[in-house]
Amino acid sequence: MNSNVIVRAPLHVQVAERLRLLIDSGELAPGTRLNENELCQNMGVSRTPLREAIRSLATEGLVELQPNRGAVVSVVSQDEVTEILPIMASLEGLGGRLAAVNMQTDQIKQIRQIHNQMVTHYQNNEVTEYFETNRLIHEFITEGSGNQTLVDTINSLSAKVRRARFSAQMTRESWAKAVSEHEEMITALEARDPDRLEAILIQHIETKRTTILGALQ
Amino acid sequence: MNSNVIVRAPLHVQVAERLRLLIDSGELAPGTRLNENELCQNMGVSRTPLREAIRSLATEGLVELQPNRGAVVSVVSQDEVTEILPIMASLEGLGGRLAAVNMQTDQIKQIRQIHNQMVTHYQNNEVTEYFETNRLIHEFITEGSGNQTLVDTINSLSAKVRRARFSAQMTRESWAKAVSEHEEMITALEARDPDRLEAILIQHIETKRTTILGALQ
DNA sequence: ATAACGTATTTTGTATGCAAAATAAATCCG
DNA sequence: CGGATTTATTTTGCATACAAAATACGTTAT
Repeated sequence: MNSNVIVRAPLHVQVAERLRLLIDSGELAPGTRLNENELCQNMGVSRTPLREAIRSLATEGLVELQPNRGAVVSVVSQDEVTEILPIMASLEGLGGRLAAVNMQTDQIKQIRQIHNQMVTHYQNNEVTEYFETNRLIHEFITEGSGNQTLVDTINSLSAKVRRARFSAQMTRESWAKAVSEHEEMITALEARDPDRLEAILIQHIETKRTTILGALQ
Repeated sequence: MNSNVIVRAPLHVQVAERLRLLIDSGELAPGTRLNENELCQNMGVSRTPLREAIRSLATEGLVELQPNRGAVVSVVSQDEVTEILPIMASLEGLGGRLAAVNMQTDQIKQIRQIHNQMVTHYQNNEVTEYFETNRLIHEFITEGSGNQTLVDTINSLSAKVRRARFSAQMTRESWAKAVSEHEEMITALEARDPDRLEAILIQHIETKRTTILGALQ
C-alpha cells in the first residue's frame, strides 16, 4: 500500500562509501595496505561486509587485490594519467557539445554565477575553493549534456586524475590560462555554440595535461 | 630466489568471470534474479566468494543490487543504449586517431586479414562469425591506440550494447553499409590517416545507431 | 471465490570459525 | 656477527552458522 519504504543501505555499501571517502581524502594514501581486522575494528563491522566492499572498490580501480596478500590502495601512475587525459578531453568535448544544445537557459546562468565565484577565488588565491568551484562547473556542463552514462564515465576517470593530486603544483601562469579558458567556455555556452565549446574543453584539458606533466618530472 | 610464482586466481575472481560469461552469453538473461544458494550449488562454492563476485559485477553494472532482495541481471534499456552510442563514437574515434599513428605496419596487415575473413563471413551470410570478426577488428584498432585505459573504457561500454542483442535484427542494407564502412576504415588505417579514420569510425557508429534504433521500436 | 491475515519457508545479510598462506620472530649454523 | 632455516604469529580466503527480512503458503472470514 505504501511506497515510502525506508531502505537503509546494506552495510557493505556503507562501508564501500566510507572507504571511497578515506581514499579520496588521502587518509588512505596510495600504496597503503588495507588490513581487514584493523578496518573492521575501526568501523565496527565484521569482515564479511568489509571484504565485499573491498571487492567493489577493486573493480572500480580504487584498490588493487593481491591474492593472499590483501588489497592496497592503487597508485595512479604518471602513465595512467597520460592515458586518461585525452579520453577526458574527448568525453568532455562531447559533453559540452551536447550541453550547448540541451541546457536550459537558467542552468547556464547558474553556471555563470559559479564561474564568477571561481574567478573570485582565483583572485583571492584560494586554491581549495577554486578547485571545488572549478570541478563543479565541469560537472554542471557535463550533466547539462543530459547523458548520465557520460557523466558517470567522466566522473570515474576524473576521480583517478584528482587522486594523483597535482593541484598544489599549479604555476601562476597555467592557473591564469585555465581561468581565461573557463571564461571562454561560459561564453561559448551562453552563445550555445557546440563546436566552439567542444574545442575549448578539449584545449582546456590539453592545458591541464601540460600543467600536470610539467609538475611531474 | 624464484619469481615463477604460480598465482591461481582467488575463487571470487573465478566466480565473477564465470558469472560474466553466463550473463554475456544470455544464459542469465536480463531481469533474472540471482539466487545465491542455487548458484552456489551449481558452481560448487560457498556463498562468501559468490557474494563477493556479485558485488564486483554490481559495480561493473552487470547486475543490480536490491537491498534484502538480492541481485538481478541488469536490463540494458533503449535509453541507455542511446546514451552509450555517442560516447563509443567519440572514444572509438579517438582510438582510431591514435592507432593510425601508433600501430605497427604488420599489425595493420593483420587487421586487413581479419577484415577479409569478415567480408567472407558476410558474403556467406554467417552472422555469428561476422560479428565475432567485426568485434575483433574494432578491438584491434582500439588496442592499436596503445591506450589501455581507453581499451577498458570502450570494452565496458561495448559489452552493454552487445548485451542488448540487436545483432539478429540487422537488415541486409545496413549490413552492407557496415561492411563497406569497414573497408574504408582499413584503407584509412593503411594510409595512416588519423582524421579520416576518426571520421569513419564515428560515422560507423552512427550507422549502428540507426540500425539499432530502427530495430527497437 | 477472494481478500486479508497469520504462519511457515526461503533467501538474504552479517558474524564467526577454521584452514592455508604470508609475514615476523627465533633459532641454528657458518 | 650474519645469513639461512625453522617455528610462531598474523592475515587472508573460504565455509558455515545464525538473525532478519522477504516470499510463499494456508487459513479464515466476508
